[in-house]
Amino acid sequence: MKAPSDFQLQADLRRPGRRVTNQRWLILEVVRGTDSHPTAEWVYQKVRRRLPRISLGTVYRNLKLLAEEGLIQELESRGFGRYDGNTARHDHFTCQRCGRIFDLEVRVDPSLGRRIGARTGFTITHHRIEFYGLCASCVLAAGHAKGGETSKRARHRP
Amino acid sequence: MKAPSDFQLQADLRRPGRRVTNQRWLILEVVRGTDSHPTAEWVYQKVRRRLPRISLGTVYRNLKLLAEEGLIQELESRGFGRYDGNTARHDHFTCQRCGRIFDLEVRVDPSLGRRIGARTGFTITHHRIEFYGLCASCVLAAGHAKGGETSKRARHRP
DNA sequence: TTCATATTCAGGAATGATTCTTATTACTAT
DNA sequence: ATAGTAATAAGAATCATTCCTGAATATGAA
Ligand SMILES: [Mn+2]
Ligand SMILES: [Mn+2]
Ligand SMILES: [Zn+2]
Ligand SMILES: [Zn+2]
Repeated sequence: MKAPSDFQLQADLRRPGRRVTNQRWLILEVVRGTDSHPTAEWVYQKVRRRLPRISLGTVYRNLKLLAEEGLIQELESRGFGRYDGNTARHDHFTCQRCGRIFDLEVRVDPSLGRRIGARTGFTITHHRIEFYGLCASCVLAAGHAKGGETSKRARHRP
Repeated sequence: MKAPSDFQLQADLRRPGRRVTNQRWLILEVVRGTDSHPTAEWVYQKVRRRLPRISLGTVYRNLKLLAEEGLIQELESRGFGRYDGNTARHDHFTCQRCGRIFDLEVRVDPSLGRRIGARTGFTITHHRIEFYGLCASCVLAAGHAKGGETSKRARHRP
């Protein structure tokens, strides 16, 4: 499973009745160019630097379209949507203090879906594992701030 | 891990500066009385039959409060929140055709969090596994409707 | 190249779930 | 009974997202 080349992406994106506009291409590049699992708003701000006239609606429309094409993936998160340029199967860790989402390097047993499917009667196509807790830097920060609510860092929202 | 008695729930709910109103109690009973992982709106409609003057805002406020007390749990779902009266650790299967969420009877290795935590440097407090695919009845229905988009059943939204 | 057509765009209005505000009501403890 | 606190109903406000419009633009055939 290797990263698709730009050429490959062009091919996936260029299909009858579908254009590759700068807006669309740039949005794809921005999402692929970060591992921060950004929100639509974050992508919008990033893309705006190069295409100042782009509208937020265009960002939303294209993020959805790119996810349907399978070129990016949409994460299941509470409140607002987040996107992931890494389409390889991988799991996530969410820090409950700073809100950041990290990719897990270690791979959890990929046959889990098949095993559970066989045992339950459900036809399982895929599964998702999310871990929650504190990231390394938040463990430190939480240690310092013993006894005070004051130093709770503002939550990230990439 | 056994179901808490009503007495125990009363104790958890009754703490300094916190009352047990009929609204609150009834909302808890409704969520505990179903395994359908209902939305706030569904709970509202159910509670309304017994307390016709209750407001939707009250339902939202109490669902959140009950989740904070640990008497119910809030699920991570896209678009709108769902609640679960079963606070025991268990996993879920979501049918992508009818939208229903089922409890998994089989328990997936509960030491997963500890194992991954040790390997990644994250301090993991808990994790969540969600399976996706088709439930038994939707597999049947999808089989019948070969070649036609027409018979897609309307999505449940308890 | 020119033309016809379909796609995409920007901008802004609309939607829908959730939270917030406020005046009123219901408990609880004295 | 009284005072003080917590919770409520009703509805306004918020926020992310989707939808709608008319204009702009890419594409492919002639
Ligand atoms: Mn990722
Ligand atoms: Mn459940
Ligand atoms: Zn953190
Ligand atoms: Zn189903």
